Amino acid sequence: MNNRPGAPEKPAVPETSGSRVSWSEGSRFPLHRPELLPHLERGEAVLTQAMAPNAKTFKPGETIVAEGEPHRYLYWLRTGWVARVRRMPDQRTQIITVFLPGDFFGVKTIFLLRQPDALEALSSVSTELLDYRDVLDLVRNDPDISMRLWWQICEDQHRLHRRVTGLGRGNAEERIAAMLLDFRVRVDRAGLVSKTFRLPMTQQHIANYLGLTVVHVNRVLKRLRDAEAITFSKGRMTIQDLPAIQKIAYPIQDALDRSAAELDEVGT
Amino acid sequence: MNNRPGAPEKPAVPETSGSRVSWSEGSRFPLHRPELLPHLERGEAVLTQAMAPNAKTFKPGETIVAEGEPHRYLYWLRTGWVARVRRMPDQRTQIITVFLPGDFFGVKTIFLLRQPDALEALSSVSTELLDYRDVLDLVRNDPDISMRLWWQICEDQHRLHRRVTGLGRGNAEERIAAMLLDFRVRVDRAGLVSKTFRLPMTQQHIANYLGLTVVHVNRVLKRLRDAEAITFSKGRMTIQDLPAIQKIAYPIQDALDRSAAELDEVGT
DNA sequence: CGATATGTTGAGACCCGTCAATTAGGGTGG
DNA sequence: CCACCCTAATTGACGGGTCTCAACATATCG
Repeated sequence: MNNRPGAPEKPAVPETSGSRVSWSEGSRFPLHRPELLPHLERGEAVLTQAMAPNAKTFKPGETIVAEGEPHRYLYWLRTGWVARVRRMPDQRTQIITVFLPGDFFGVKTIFLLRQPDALEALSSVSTELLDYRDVLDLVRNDPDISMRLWWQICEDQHRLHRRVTGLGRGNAEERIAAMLLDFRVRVDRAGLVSKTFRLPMTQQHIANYLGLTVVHVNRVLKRLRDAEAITFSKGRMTIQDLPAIQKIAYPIQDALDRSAAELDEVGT
Repeated sequence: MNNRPGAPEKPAVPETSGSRVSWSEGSRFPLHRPELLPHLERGEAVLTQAMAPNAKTFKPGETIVAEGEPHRYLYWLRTGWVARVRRMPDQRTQIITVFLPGDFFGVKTIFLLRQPDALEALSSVSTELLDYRDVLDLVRNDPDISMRLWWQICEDQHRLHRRVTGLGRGNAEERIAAMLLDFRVRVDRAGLVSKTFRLPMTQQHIANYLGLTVVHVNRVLKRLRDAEAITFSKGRMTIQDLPAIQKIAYPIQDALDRSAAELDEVGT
């Protein structure tokens, strides 16, 4: 798995996964410097083309990279959800972040020999991967690829800033509402956002993600359901009363979240 | 402020700030892929040389970049502490992260027109800065510079992972102990870590950093002081009983934190 | 049709927040 | 050097949000 494609000439943008839209559409990355979009788009095209030969899939619950294990691959998530999980010596568990299709993960692999948290599949997952040394070669020869990965970490970082704010200052209801709105927008980056989306997390996962207990998550979800703000079953979540959820999440959201909320909405 | 130094030839590594040590020493960046260190070191040298002409200082409490304000500079922190602060509409405040001398901040500026949080000086601060377009030029022409900034975001991200874990799963005592150990190591990257260090944060700052209230921070600090684990006054913090603090913080630390704790220790 | 994981609900305890008052510290002008 | 001011630190009483423990219900799966 050490194919070194060199730095291909600017290719015609190849077909990416199913419903992905061009970055240039603007809907995918609001508030970013527009002059960089073509570079990012091309970087992604070249990089994913280099990754394409190396696919790997995982079953729900499966560990992709174990905690503390030396690893050397950059992953591109094609389908499914992936969690970055940190377990404390006394069994407390924190889901630090969740990756959705289209994300690159394991970018830090380039610098770090190993990391203190695991990467686990929340659902059936399909990925493409590339040895970090190949990534380094690509990055050194093609600034656009460097830029695309760089942008990925910046995006992750921005999300972490929101998480720190939510965990530090939000109550349970606010954290849950903000999480729902975040996933709602992210599950479909094509611009059309549905009231209903697949949420492949148990309430235990949600608790570990939000820094709460299962019991309390369940109570708050029940409260929201009794208020007819949401419904859910079998891994599907429906936001029935979007304004209500937005009102709850409002205080711990930032300008980007709120502008994302204005995306078109389509029926179930 | 749009000087474009181009991509200088590999310079002899210029003198960096006072007590900084070479990255190659190993003490500064444990657990990183060693083969990258020379590149990072050279990237930093070239980048900071390009920034040197543009210095700017700030007084304690002063806003460096206001929330939502379009900004265009990459900053290098020479002396002092800087906080990234997010204020919610109802006055709740979260300090997302703290930058210490040697850090670059505002790296995301390259991609984002504006950001939802402010950058504020916690103490007297001196910085050097560079227009993001100049940074882009440098990055495109010199992979080492790209790598150095990339590494900075990765380091920030790693820190944010710890913050999410601490805020999500740590109690007040654990958060405070982990914070003290983190700052203790970071204030002096030269490898020799003192029991006493300057901590230019009020208890209100600490509360905003840890997602607590001033009152509760004060109570926990008092408890630690009564237990003769720490002492503090006038912006100086002394860890009297390091093993006790380490024991408290242990559950929410990761392997990197714990290995950092093994650094040499010198007297006050 | 059991077996196991996941979801649901109640009772009580505890950590931390809120409100409010007081003390200490650092700076300034007289 | 003292009076004054303003911020930061400190302490108490009380309430509430979340956790713990425990039981039960429901869903999922071979």
